Amino acid sequence: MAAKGGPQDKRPRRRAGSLSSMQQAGSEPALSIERIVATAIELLDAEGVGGLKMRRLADRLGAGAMSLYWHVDNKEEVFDLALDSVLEYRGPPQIEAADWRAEIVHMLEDWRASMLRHPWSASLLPRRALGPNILSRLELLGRTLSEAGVAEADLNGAIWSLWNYVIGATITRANFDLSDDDMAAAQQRLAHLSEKYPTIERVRLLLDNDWDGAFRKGLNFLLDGLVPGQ
Amino acid sequence: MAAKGGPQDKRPRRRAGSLSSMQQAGSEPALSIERIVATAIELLDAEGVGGLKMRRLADRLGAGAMSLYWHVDNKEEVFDLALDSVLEYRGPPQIEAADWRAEIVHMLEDWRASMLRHPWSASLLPRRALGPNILSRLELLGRTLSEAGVAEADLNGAIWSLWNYVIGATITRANFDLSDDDMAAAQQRLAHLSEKYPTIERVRLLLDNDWDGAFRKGLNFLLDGLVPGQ
DNA sequence: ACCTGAACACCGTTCAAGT
DNA sequence: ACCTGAACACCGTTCAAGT
Repeated sequence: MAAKGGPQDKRPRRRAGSLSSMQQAGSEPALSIERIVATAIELLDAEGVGGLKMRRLADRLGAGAMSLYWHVDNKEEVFDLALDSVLEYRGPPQIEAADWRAEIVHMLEDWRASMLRHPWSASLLPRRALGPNILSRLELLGRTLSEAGVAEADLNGAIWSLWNYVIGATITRANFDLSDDDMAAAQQRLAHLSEKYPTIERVRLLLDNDWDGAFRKGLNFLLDGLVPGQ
Repeated sequence: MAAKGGPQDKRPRRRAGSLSSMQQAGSEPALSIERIVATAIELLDAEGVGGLKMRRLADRLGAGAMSLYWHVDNKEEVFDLALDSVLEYRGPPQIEAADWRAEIVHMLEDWRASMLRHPWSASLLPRRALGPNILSRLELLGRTLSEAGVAEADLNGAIWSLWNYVIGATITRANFDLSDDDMAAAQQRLAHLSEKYPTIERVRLLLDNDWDGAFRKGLNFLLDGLVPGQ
C-alpha cells in the first residue's frame, strides 16, 4: 500500500481522438478514471462510506456492472483515488504575505475545510496510502514550518502534531455533523444521569459547540508552542 | 445511536444458578454478553476491524452460527460493546497528588495507551455511540479542567480540543503501526521524488518517529494554552 | 429461555466471452 | 482496447423450528 496514481501508473490513458464506436446522442461518454473517481466522490458525499458499492457506481456511470474492473484494480483503489482527489491544495490566497503564521493557519484550515466538504474523507485518510496531493500538503507545511524557524530536529514532531490535531478535529466534527440528532438524544439521556456525569451535563458537552472557533483556538496554542520566537 | 448498555438495557442477564442442561467436561460455558464481548475483542485485536465476522465470532465461542443474535441485536452492537469495554478507566495511580496537570496528562496518556493496546478502537470511537466508560473519562477530564481553573464558558472547547488531539494522535499512530512496511516503502518511493518533496524527504517524515515523545510535547503545548495561570 | 440450520439478499471479484 | 453477464465465495440477518 502506498502513494498510487504516480507516474509509474500502468493504467491506460485514453487518447484524445478515436472515441469508441457508439457515441449516439444521450448516451454516456466512455468510462475513464476521471469519470469513475468523480462519480465515486458524488456517491460518497451522498451516502457515506457504506454507500459506495461497485455495482451502484457502475450503474450511475451508465456502465455494465463489471466494467469498472478494467480501469481499476479493486474497490480499495477507488477509495485511494477519491480520497487524494479531494485533498488537492490550490495554494495560499492572493499575494504572498510572507507571514508564516497566517500561511500555516490558512493551509490547515483549508485542509480541514476540504475534508469537511466530503465528510467520509477524514476518517479514511489515516488508514489509506498517502497520495500525491496529501504529500504536497505535507511538503508545503514542512517547508513553511522550517522557514518559520522550527529546528530540523523538531520538524517531524511539529508536522505530526499538527497532522494529529487536524485529523482528530476533522474526524470528530464530521461524525458529529452526521449525527446531530443522535447527539441531542444522547445529551437528553445524559440529563437523566446527571448524578453520574454532572460536569459534562452542566456544560452541555454534546450540544452547541463552536467547532470552528475551538479548532482555531487549539491550533494557535499548538503553534505557540511548536514554533519558536514569534 | 447513543450510549448503549446502560441500566435501561433490556438484554437478558443470566441468573447465577441454573446452568443450562449440557455442561459436560470440555464443553464451552453458555453464551453471555460478557463472553461475546471478550471474544470479539480477541478477534478484533488479532485481525482488525475487517476480521470481526458474526459467524467467526460464534465459531470461536463454540456456538452455532446464529446463536449470537439472541444476545445481541446486530453486529453494530458488538462493536459498541467491545469499544466501550476497552475504554474503562481505573483512575489515577496511588495517592491523589492534587496536581491537576499531572492528573490530566496521566488521564490522556492512559486513554491513548488503552486504545493503542487495541489498535482498531481509536478509529471506531468517533463514529460510534458514546458508552458509559468514555463518558466517565470525559466527565473526569471536564471536572479536573474545571478545578484547574478553566472558565465554565471555555470548558467545552478545552475538552474537545484535547479529545481531538488524543483521537488524531492515536488513530494515526495505530494505523502507521499496522503498516510499518508500507511506510518504509513509501519513504523509499519518496526518495525518488525528492525534487517534488524535498523537505519531507530530508527529514524522513515517514520513518523513525518518536510518537510518544511528540504526543506528550504537543499535549503540553495545548495545556499551556488551554489552562490559565499555572 | 436459549440455541440452531436453512434460506435470503447482497456484495466484491474472477472469468470466459464478446466487440 | 474496452466492456459484459454469469457465476463464485462470502457475509449479515430473518425465520421457523427445535429443546
